[in-house]
Parts: sequence; C-alpha cells; structure tokens
Amino acid sequence: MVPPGWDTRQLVALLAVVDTGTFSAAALRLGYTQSAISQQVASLERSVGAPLLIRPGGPRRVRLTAVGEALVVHARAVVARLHAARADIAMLLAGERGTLHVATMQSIGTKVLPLLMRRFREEFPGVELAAEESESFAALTAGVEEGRFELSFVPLPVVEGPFAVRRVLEDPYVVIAPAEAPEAATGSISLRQAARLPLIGFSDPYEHEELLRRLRRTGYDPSFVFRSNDNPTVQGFVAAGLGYAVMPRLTVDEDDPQVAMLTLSSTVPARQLGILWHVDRQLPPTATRFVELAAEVCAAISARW
Amino acid sequence: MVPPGWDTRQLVALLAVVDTGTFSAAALRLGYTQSAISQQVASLERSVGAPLLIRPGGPRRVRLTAVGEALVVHARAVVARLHAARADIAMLLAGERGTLHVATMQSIGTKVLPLLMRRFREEFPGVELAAEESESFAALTAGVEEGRFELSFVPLPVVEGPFAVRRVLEDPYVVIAPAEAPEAATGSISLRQAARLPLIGFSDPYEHEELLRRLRRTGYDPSFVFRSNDNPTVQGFVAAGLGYAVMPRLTVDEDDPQVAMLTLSSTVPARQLGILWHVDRQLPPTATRFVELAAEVCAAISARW
DNA sequence: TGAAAGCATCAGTTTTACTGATAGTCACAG
DNA sequence: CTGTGACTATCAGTAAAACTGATGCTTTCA
Repeated sequence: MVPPGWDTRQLVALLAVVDTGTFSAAALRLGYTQSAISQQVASLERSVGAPLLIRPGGPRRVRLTAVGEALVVHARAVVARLHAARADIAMLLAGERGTLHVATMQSIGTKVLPLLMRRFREEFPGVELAAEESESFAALTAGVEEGRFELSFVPLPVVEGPFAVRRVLEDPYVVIAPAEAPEAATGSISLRQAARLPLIGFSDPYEHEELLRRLRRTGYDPSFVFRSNDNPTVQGFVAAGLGYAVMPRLTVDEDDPQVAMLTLSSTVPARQLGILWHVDRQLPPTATRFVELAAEVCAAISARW
Repeated sequence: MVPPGWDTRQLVALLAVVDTGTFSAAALRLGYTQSAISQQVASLERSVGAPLLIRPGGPRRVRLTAVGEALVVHARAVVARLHAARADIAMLLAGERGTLHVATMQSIGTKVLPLLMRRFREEFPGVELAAEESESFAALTAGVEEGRFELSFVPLPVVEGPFAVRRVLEDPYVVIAPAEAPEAATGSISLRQAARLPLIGFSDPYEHEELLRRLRRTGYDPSFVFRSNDNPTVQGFVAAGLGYAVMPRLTVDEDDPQVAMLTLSSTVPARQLGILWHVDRQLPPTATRFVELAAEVCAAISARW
C-alpha cells in the first residue's frame, strides 16, 4: 500500500553520481559534500538491500550494478515527472496571461513563425508567446524535457525520451546556386551532378546525415569548401559565387536575387519537421491549439510549393 | 538542473489526503498524527507557492484546487513508478530462480494455464511460476499496478492505468442447457430464444454488460433464477436442470455430460481476453516469453473451436 | 614507492520531521 | 441560536535525519 521509503533526494544523488562518474563530482554538482552523497547512496543501498554501484576504488569512475541500472531507469523517470509537474504548475499559476514557451529552429523562425504567431494572437490575444531560437538540436529536446519550453519545433525522428510529437511539415531538399552559374537556368539538377560541385555545407551533420549518405552513394565524395550552421551565412557564400549548397527548402531565402533555387531531380527523402512536447505534461488548451495552428500554417506553406 | 524539493513522503501524504478526503483519515492510514499530515501538506504548498487543497472547514471533505489536481496527476505517476521500481528490483534480486507471478481468472486457470505452464516449464525449468486466481477483476489490475504480479490475464478492454496489454484470445459466448432439455439437440439457439429461458447469471455484471445489453435489446427482459460468479456453480445449476446459462465458451466445462453446449446463432461480440503488465516495468525475458507462449496456446485453443 | 584521486566512516552539529496539546472553524441538531 | 461533533492549523518540545569536516583506507599512475 505505502510505497517504498525512497526519497527523491536520494534518487537525485544517485543520478548525479551515475552521470558524473564519481561521488565527489556529484557532490559538487548538487552542492553537498562528498560525505553526504556517500551517505545518501549508502542509505539507498541499505533500503534496496543490494549494492547499486561498483566502486572500483582509486580514481576510476563508478559503474552501475544490474540492480542499479534498473533503479536508475525509474529514477530518471521520476525526476523527469517532477520536472513536468513543476512546469505544469508554473503554467497554471501564470494563469490566463500565461506565456507559452516555444523553441524553434532558424528555418522555422523566419518562414513559419511570423504567420503562425499572427494567427495565434488573433485567437488568444491575452496569451504571450515566447519563441526562442536555439542553435543546437539537443538544446531543443533538453529544454522541453526540463520544462523550459512547452513546445518545440524539431527535425524528426526525435531522440528517445518522454516526448510526444506531431509531424507538421515535409521540407524537401533543394540546391541553391549563384545566380550567374550555368546551372541556374536549368531549374533542376541531379544529386549526381550536385555531388561534383563545390559545396557549402553544415557543420552539424546530425540533421542531414541521410543527405550526406546519398551524396556519397553517387560514387563521388563531395567536397565542402566551407561549413556553417547559419543558413544566411551558407546562402551568402553561395551568393558570393563561392559554391553551391544543398539545403532544406525552408532554410532558403527565396527572395534573394543573387541565388537561384534548383529542385533536385533525384528523390531525396525530405527533411521531416515536427512539434514536440513532454508526454507527461498537462498542457493548456492554448498549447494544443498552437500545435493545430502550426500544422495548418505548415500545410499551407507546403501547398504553395 | 536540480529538480524541485518535493519529497516522496509529502506527495504520498497529499495522495492519502485526496483519497481519504480528510487529513485525519490520511494520518491514520499512513501511521502519522494529523498534525504531521497537516505540516507535510503545508510544506508542499509552501514550496509550490499556492494552495493545493480547499479545506471547507468543519466536517466537510477537502477538495483539490486546480493546482492540486495538476500535481496529484504527477504524484500518482511518481508513486506508481516507485512501486514499479521496487517490483523490478525484487525480481532482479531473486535472480534466475526468480518467481514469475501471474494472476489469472477462473476460466483461464482451468483451460489455458495447464498447457501453458507445461510449455513454459520446458523452456525455463529453473523459473518458478506462481499463478494466483483472483475473484474480482479489479484485483487483477490492482495487483499488477502494485507490483504483486508481473503479468495478469484480464478481460478487455482494460481500465485506465499504467498498463500495457496484449490480446490473446477471442472467447465467444455460448449457451449451455441441461442435457435433457429440448434445445440440447438443436446445437444452436438465437439470442432471442435465449432471453426467454430461465437463466443462471453472473453476480458481477462488469464483464458481461455488453451481453446483458444485447439480451435486453431482444425486447424481452431476461429473468435470472440464480446468480453466481463461480463458473462451476453456474454450470452445476444448469446440470441440475434449474435453467440455462449464457457464458463465455472458455468458462464451460465441455466434458460435463449433464449439459449441452449450444452456439449462439445471433452474433454477440466475443469476450476479449488479454495479458496485462505494467508499462513502466522492466520485465525479465521470461515474462515476455510467457506472453508469447500464452498467445500461442490461446491461438491453438481458438483453432480447435 | 610516493603523490593524487577517490570513497567510507565517525563524531558532532544543524536541520528537519513528528508528537501532543490547544485553539479555531464549520455543520448540524436540538 | 447555542452546543456538540468532526475537522484543521499552529505551537513548543522532542526525536530523527541529514549534513559537515576530519580521518583513514584503497587504487592508479608516474
């Protein structure tokens, strides 16, 4: 009937030890002394009835026992749940004037968000919408997991975690060329041809690895003359005539007269974009409505292409 | 980074108050004084920054505020998760010789389990299998939720909860008649006819309410001359010539010469049976294999019908 | 073989949690 | 409209726990 006497604090301590690899580092992170961590873990082990950690002694990192592994899985879930609770409550306390925190990526920020925010404002004039652009994709999911954002735009598929996701957009890859390039007039180009061009690429390969794999599979290892994660920068380099770029259409500034956009004649699977949220959270109606609106706006953009 | 300072004990106290309706009763249940509960809830409210409970004063039960509702949802999840953790660890500590606890219903116990257990034993001679029959269906799911069973046979659909389920058997309704009854020779009977017979029924209507609804929809309110939840008892009454019974085929003792089994010519949706487990648990390979074997055995039975 | 890095343990202190007593609130019966 | 019963808050005192700081033991690495 009554649950086991495991304390949140002890579970957090265990997680800190596992994540940092040493008791001392965990203590530092949590603002305790090493002695306190040692005692917390010992207390946990006593109530579990078995060792949770293997302490190799000396300066080697600790490792989990099988029992420890099992417990850590649950401990993480519990901590995540408490985070979700805190975030839910913060939202409730903010009430009607509550701010909806949405994390975005660069491309979404420029093409989707403006229209989306306008439509959202029409429906909920009282709700503030805080959109924050994030550089790394890991930061997007981490922010949602920790409750700093209610929603986040993310590329799919999404990492494992306590997430629910809704697909909103298929973002096909296109090639952009300098306006004066010979290919600019053709309007289309094959992947095989593209792989032979001097390319401007992305520094963070995570999102586009499938594309890279396909480029390589043409039999010609593509050469990247420059790399950046900033879409305008990439496009600027192309505009300057320094090379070509293969990028998701959403990231392209189509009004730029200095570059030409070419469709890819080879079929490359489009980048999938979705909206992500914490499964365990009880999001307000404004959030679910936001997701709906986002899907609509994205569908409209997709239809225009 | 560091999660909120909510303690498991406080969350449990809150849940006890919500479930019992008063601080005093919660204190009694948890073995504290009323004062302690009062302070625990107060501490929670302080750290949340808002009241969680509405205390109407006097002998009226407390109610949750909106914030309280939100927190309780998460608190229940956390407690359930801790239960799951404890159960997982108990299983791990038991090791290879670990017992697999399976809850069953009467009908499964007599027809499916014997064969199933034999096949399971062949594969895992070292693993003990503890099958426990339970009277009430609520006890089945509750047992799984609290970690007393790893697996449970249950009728579908299943109540809301932290459960995963696998369907294993379609169990069609049949009519059993006394061997000497005029209908015994026909081999089949319509629902309309059945509703006009003196029936032996089940006391617990939960599982069979769909059947009851269909019986009533024939326009004739069926009369039950006796009710019992014990399948052999029901069958015994039929054998004694006291009436007829509509029951899932799995619950029928088909070797009984004193009764005849008639199929229903009207289509009544069959009872669905499944195996249920706690989604959050990390069940050992023996458990997942047990589910597979159960599905196979049930399929074999189904094919024989 | 002697740092250096790491964990356990212990005694002492601070912090937290619980008890028991008391006062206050509300509903309901007389 | 007053008394009683069922309930919670609060307070002071105490019991329990959690944390610190010092110390000792173990292991790696130079």
